[in-house]
Amino acid sequence: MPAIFTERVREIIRRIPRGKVTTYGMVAAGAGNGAGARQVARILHSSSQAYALPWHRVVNRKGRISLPPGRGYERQQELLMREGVEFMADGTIDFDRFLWLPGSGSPNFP
DNA sequence: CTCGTGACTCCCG
DNA sequence: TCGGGAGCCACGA
Repeated sequence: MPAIFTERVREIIRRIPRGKVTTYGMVAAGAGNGAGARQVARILHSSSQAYALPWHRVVNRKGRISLPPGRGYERQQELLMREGVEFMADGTIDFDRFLWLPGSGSPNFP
């Protein structure tokens, strides 16, 4: 049995709509720990497989993929692009269009 | 109980 | 823009 924080994190990750992304910090804040961004990352790579979480919809606060090339970066980018997320030339995601905040049941779309 | 580990974030310089 | 340093905290051994 995981802790409450872990379950909250999983719950939030599961709520991320298709074609949207959020940040580790936002997930952590939504789970009750504004400073628990690192735990989110840990929980993710620790139980994304077991719980089939959309881990690829979580990026760092700059809108960039944190995974280093060859360690999942390309796989995550592929999955996101497949959902319609657009990357800019430098590999960042436009938060004005693709950021989703935990708690907002309806994502705002153009 | 302590310790090591992170797919992070903030603060300078 | 980029990098180093410090802070952060859940979880497993």
